[in-house]
This record gives sequence, C-alpha cells and structure tokens, in this order.
Amino acid sequence: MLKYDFEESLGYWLTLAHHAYISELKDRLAPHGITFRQAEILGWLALEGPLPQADLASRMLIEPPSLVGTLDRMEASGLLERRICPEDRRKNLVHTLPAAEEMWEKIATCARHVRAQAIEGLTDDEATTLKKLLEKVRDNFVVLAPVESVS
Amino acid sequence: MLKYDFEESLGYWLTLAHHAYISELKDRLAPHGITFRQAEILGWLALEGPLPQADLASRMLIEPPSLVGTLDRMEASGLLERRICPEDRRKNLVHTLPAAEEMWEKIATCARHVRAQAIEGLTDDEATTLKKLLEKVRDNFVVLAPVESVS
DNA sequence: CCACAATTATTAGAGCGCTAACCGTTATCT
DNA sequence: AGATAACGGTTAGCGCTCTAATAATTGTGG
Repeated sequence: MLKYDFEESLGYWLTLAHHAYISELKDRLAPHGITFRQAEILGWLALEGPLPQADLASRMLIEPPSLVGTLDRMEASGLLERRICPEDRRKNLVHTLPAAEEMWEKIATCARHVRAQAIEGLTDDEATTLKKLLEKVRDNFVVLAPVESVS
Repeated sequence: MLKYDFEESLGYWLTLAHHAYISELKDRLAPHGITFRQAEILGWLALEGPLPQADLASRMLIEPPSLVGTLDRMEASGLLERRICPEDRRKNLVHTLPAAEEMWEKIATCARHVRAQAIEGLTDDEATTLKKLLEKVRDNFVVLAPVESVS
C-alpha cells in the first residue's frame, strides 16, 4: 500500500490551524445561541448592507441553495427578513432586523478575541508573512479570469 | 452597526487558503467516484493499518458518531469491513478490502498533485516558515494537557 | 413583438458534521 | 463477587453543504 505522509503535507497543516481557529470561534458563539454560519451572515450584512442571496453566497464561498435553510432559520428567529428587490423582482434583498443588532455586537466581540488569541506570540512581521504566504497558496488555485477575446 | 474587517482577520486568510486547497482536491477526487472524507479514511488506514472507529475519528478531528454513516457507505461499496476486535469486543477494527488498494493509488496521486500545486512558487524556506507559523497559530488554541495532580 | 437565453431563488435527495441518549462490554473499587 | 463507572459504537434529530431540476423574472435575438 502506498503511503501518504500527512505530516509533510501543507494541506494537513492548513487543516489543523483552520480547524483550531474555527472550533474556538464556534465554542465562543454557542453560549449566545448562534451558529458560525449565521454569525458570518450577520457579519457580511453589517459590513455591506442588504445583499441579494447570490451575492451573500459568493462571499461565503458556498452555493446559493446552501443558504436557503440557514436564512429560513434566521428569519424564523427574527434576525433577518427577505425583501423582494424593486429593481429586479427575481432578487431577494436580505435585511437585518433589530434583534440582529445586539447579536452582532456579541459576535464581533467573540471574533476579535479569537483573532487576538490566534496571533498571540506572533510578531507583526510574522503575521504579515503568514498572510502573504497564505495568499500565495490561494493564488496557486484561483483560476485566472478568462480575458474576453476581442475579435 | 459595528463593523468587522474580514480582510484583516487571520481567520479569513486561513479560510480562503484552506477552501482553495480542499476544493481543488475534491474536484480531482470526484471523477474517481470518491469523496474527500472517504479518501481521507483510506489514507489513515494505509498509513497506520486497521484502526478502531474512535481512533480514526480522532485523527480526522471529528466525533465518533460522524463516522458511522461514512463507514456504512464505504462498507456498502466494498472498500472496507468492520471486524470486532478480539482483545476488546467493544471495538470495531476498520479493515481495508482489495478494492481499496487501487482506489488508494488514485487518491494518493491526486493528493500529491494538489500538494505540489499548493507550494508552487514558494521557496523551501517559505514552505518551512509557513508550516512553522501555522503550527504557532494552532498551538495558541490547543489546550495544554492538564497535569495529573500528585497528592 | 415574441421566442429564446440568462439570472435568481427554491426544492429534492444525498453526504457529512454536531449533541444527547442508549446498549453492550470492560475496568474499577470496595 | 457485585455494584458502579468508564468506554466504544449506534441511533435520533438537527444544521450546513453539494448537484440537478424547476419556476419566475429579466435580457436579448430576430
């Protein structure tokens, strides 16, 4: 049987660090009665204002159908509202409701704590280097936007 | 509304790189008719031999119940077999079957390609630095093993 | 104007993750 | 030895993800 040395694989290191980070965040969010993905949705809406579902999905790196159930649950718990876009009646603009406001403050506090914990013991230079290297890795997979062929 | 700057968060960079890596691997595995998690199971068994389900789950960073369905599907497709451990009849040892052999060769090829693609354009020093920094981040979250209090 | 294509959201069905609760087996402790 | 605790696996119920197919709306071609 072929062997594959997980310990030497960048994918494995990435997975370990990512898992540790996200797990910590989930653990801190749970006592406030919100999930990681629901928190992320409130984050994007806080940053960018009301968004159509497709735009929200693309920012979260998921497909539009994956969002439907989560939005349903958040609408049921009074955090959100879908409103049909007047300019394009195919689109739903996702709006936050008042209950989202105080929830978002708790979420942001959790997120800042986890972020600070993550870079504890790293110098500014090291954090910058880490960001740069992670971007390089990502760019190795991102498909270059195909240039429109001008005939 | 409070704003949270995703672009400045280590968690976001980590997520982007991790997502790109894993997505690429999933895309390469799909044509061979196997999922990422099923491939990972074959990888651990190739590396360590037959394992109890709880050990497998801990290596995969998931809880034992999460493994049940996936093992059921793999058993149904003839890749695996659960065998009761003679020394401890509570345990199931997960054994690979012959069909797993050729599947694993395809998987290992995919994994090596993705790994090479990920570190393309990185010097050896940069790869080493990246590993070191990712380990530092992870260690910031890992709970120190509580020392047995010697009374 | 009208047929056709593209876009947006949804449903259906499958895969994989979690916690809580349960059963059978093994270990421990008087 | 016998009661109790701990361990390994499973089930049940839920949350989030995917692809393929569908309905409604909008854009584009002749």
